[in-house]
Amino acid sequence: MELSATAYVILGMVAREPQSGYEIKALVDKTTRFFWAASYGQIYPELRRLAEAGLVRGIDASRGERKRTVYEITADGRAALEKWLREPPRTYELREEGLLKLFFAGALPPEEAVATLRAMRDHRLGVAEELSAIEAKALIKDLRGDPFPLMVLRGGIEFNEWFADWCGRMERQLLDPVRERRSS
Amino acid sequence: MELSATAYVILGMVAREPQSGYEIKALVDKTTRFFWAASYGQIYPELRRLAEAGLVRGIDASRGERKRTVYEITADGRAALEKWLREPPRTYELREEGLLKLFFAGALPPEEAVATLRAMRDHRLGVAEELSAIEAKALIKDLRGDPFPLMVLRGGIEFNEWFADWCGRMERQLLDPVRERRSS
DNA sequence: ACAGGCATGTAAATAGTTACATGATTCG
DNA sequence: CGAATCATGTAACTATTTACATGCCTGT
Repeated sequence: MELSATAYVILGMVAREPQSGYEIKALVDKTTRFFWAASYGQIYPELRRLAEAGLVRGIDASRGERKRTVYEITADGRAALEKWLREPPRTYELREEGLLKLFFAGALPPEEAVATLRAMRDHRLGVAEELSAIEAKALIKDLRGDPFPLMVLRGGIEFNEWFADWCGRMERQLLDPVRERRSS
Repeated sequence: MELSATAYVILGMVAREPQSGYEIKALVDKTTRFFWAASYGQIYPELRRLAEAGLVRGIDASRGERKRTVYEITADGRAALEKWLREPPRTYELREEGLLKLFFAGALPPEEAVATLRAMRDHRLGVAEELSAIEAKALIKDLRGDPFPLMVLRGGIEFNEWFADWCGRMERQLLDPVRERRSS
């Protein structure tokens, strides 16, 4: 059975401990959203499909009158998750709209093309800062023995900083034709 | 009027010179596909919509019996493209399935988690090589005065190399607990 | 009382992929 | 002749976002 990457996000989240749909969404927004987001419109229908396929099991966890269902992973679900984790990644595409704009920046006058790079740089620095704020909070709690979430978060920070730096270098290259001639 | 990013890809491609749908697809596959891909199922319907909106104009360019339409950008189309190019980027998400697997790698025994990083590294080195092959070809022809396509391509190569290096560093960190303790 | 967070869900729209169908032309 | 490439397109499916509807519970 073919599962979407979003299905594996859900499976991975409930594999740690049982979660409600609402909690999964909150977790995704705090953790994987910078490289894989998910909306309620995906999470709830997907939870139902996973339950029908026997990969998760819904458990009533109502609090008083407020109805609530948490989902736990089944043995089959864990097997499916581990199988997926063992397959090599094959992502080719990054989906970076900034690079798209830069690719076509020749359609603008040169000063404005430089502004594109500057905007990309500012944006990436902003994201790096946002992620750093999350890191600070993440360090305080909830990392009993699993180094990977923090590793990925730090990778995200480093990536955004690297990208911002690249934008800065490209900006200088555009503004300094001598250096450009030398390096090409 | 709101246009999708894919619509701007098409607009940007025909802004250089008039292209048929088939040529646009071939161009995208040679250039933007590592950060923004497009399929025939998007390109042909989108060309029709853009023509209806007056942003491109179809011109019959049949060769003998073989029907063929090339699209050229209109003044309105150029204005829409430039307006979009001037807006700051806002991409937050990267969609990297490898990072997703790494995030959940704690569900596997430690040796296999290391294998995830190794697979990511190999994959990124492979993509860097593919892009380098394209770069070699791109250098030969077709870059009259527009530095941006090559800049973006080189950025893609650098990114994949940076990412591969990061994977290598993370792998060593996992294999060397002393260093890990020091850095956290 | 009311704001804010908890909780579940759906409808509609948009976006994007895959697979197929059709047929011409070119090159070996 | 057959394969590859040129060329256009659609149907069906899958993925994803956005906006909305509903209602409970907690703290001020």
